[in-house]
Amino acid sequence: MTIQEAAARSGLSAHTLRYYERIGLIHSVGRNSSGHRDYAEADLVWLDFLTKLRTTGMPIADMCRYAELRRMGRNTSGERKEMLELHRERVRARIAELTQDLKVLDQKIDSYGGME
Amino acid sequence: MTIQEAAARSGLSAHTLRYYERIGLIHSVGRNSSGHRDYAEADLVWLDFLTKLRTTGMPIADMCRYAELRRMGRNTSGERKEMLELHRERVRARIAELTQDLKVLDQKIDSYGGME
DNA sequence: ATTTGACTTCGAGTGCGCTCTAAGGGCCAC
DNA sequence: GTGGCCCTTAGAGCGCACTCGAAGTCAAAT
Repeated sequence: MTIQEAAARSGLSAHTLRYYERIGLIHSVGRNSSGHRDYAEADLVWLDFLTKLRTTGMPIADMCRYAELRRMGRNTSGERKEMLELHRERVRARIAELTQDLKVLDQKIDSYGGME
Repeated sequence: MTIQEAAARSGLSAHTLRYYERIGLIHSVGRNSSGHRDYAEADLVWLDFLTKLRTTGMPIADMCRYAELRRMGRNTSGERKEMLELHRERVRARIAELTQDLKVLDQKIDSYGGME
């Protein structure tokens, strides 16, 4: 799969895909005979997961650490799980915060009274 | 109230308070006899609301627009309400997205199996 | 054969939201 | 009156996560 196809399917730009590879988030994407990137299905699955981490607010540096552990193999799964558990707590806290703020927003909107 | 007190009470830094004033987010903070800022209770209430908008992800530019409308008086309340309603939808969407992503995270963590 | 266009690397540039610095002023304690 | 500290303004600098540009390669289309 070309970088453009991978971009379309992952929702990231080709620029971002190259950037992610450069910083070590994506490891060893295949190259075809002319040196162009050739993405596999497994790369797409990994990209989807990375995207979930990003949209939930994990910093790139942490994602790099996670990617590094993943490359190091099976015996790092404990640490990886810990990272995800910690991140999950942050996401839960963020949802809680947003939910609280939403209430304030509702009140503020109500205070503007009924006007169409 | 001095800028340091206002910073402590609002949770923003003195630097950020000056910055917010410079870009028009906070209008006409009082000055004492030596030219130092002298915050009023009303400023704190406004800062708290601004902070809610920020933590819920409203861009600074939009906050400036809201602040501008507020300065323009009562007849802009319709537009202000619209802005908040639009923002509320974005916050709701964000909560929904995070909630979905949280499920994926839960599954991923489960897939690591029981390891303490 | 040459033009077109997408690809490559890698360093530089961008936008956002602060955050800090420089240069100077005012007030209080000693 | 002088040292220390906090304040002022205006502008520069920073960290993050991209995003773009330059220079060059390669393959298919005309």
